[in-house]
Amino acid sequence: MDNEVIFFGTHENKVDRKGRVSIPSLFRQALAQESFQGVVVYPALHGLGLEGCGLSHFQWIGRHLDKIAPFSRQRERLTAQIFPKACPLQWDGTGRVQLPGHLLKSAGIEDEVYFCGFYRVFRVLSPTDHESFLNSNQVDDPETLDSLFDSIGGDGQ
Amino acid sequence: MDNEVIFFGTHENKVDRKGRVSIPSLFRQALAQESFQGVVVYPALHGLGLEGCGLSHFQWIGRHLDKIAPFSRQRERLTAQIFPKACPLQWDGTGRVQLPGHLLKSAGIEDEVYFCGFYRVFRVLSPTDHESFLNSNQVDDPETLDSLFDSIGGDGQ
DNA sequence: TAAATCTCCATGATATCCCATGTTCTCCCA
DNA sequence: TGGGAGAACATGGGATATCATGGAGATTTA
Repeated sequence: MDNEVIFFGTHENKVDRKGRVSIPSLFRQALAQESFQGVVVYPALHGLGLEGCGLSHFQWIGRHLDKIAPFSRQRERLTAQIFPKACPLQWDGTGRVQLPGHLLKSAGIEDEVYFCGFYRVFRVLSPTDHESFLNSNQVDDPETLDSLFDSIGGDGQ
Repeated sequence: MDNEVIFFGTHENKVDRKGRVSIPSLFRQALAQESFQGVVVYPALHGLGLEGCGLSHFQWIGRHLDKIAPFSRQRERLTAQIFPKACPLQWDGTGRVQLPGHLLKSAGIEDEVYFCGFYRVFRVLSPTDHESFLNSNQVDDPETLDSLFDSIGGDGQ
């Protein structure tokens, strides 16, 4: 699939006094073919900061919820984790969105953010969270790394 | 398969003041039929320097990630190893890309690099890393070499 | 009416494009 | 087999476009 949405790289951007922040150009390019020209942002499910993605991937997350029994407690709790705090944010002519105050606050973001590409989603992190993120995911031990990759397995391509 | 992407050989190129470097012509030829006319580069998962490949091979890596439960910690760690530091780099009319500063730095590359074909991927190494790379993979002992090749097995071809 | 939001424009930094140059490699013919 | 013409390639520098960002003014909302 050529037009697959993948988020690459780490991008450091500023949040101005009005709460505006540029979505990295590379991320906007990845989402260029989406019908909704914007991102959906919500508190990261586990881990630090915020998470974001295109609308279609957010809908894909929703379809995972659809697999859970409709009136179960589990479904309610999962739904409550994501949807009440999620915001669809359409970018303006210069590629900026305005992050809502409650998201800025919950992620401890002030005037600087890191956008981290994370395959089908991206993370939005304050400088301090970004640093702990790097540390917590750093795998220095070759054996641990191997076992991580072994868990994927090969299929001969 | 004729249009299989395989990277051959070792190519020594210069990095100019702007961080630009020519992708070896042979590598570009290998990727000629890809829809994305460029490479994806990221720190080598184990070993020295950087690793690169075409977009479709990178997507193939992604599809392995897709097999892991979507919100699991394991998937998060694997994703964190690759994507925040990966860059899709489209080459220009003369076949050059601009290597981002953080990749140059993490690989200790200054003004000279070695591109090493490595089957479906390639390595990008500083001169010193290239030398240790050669040494560390050198197998002088015939028995070790034999057992390496024995591990491949045959398919009757 | 005040506050918040949105649109538009200006600016500096950065990355990209375009053309020029020297070198190497390939091809062709003697 | 050797030499010369031409093409392909790697590389340098200047011009141009893009991007992130700040601020002014218009519009909307409470």
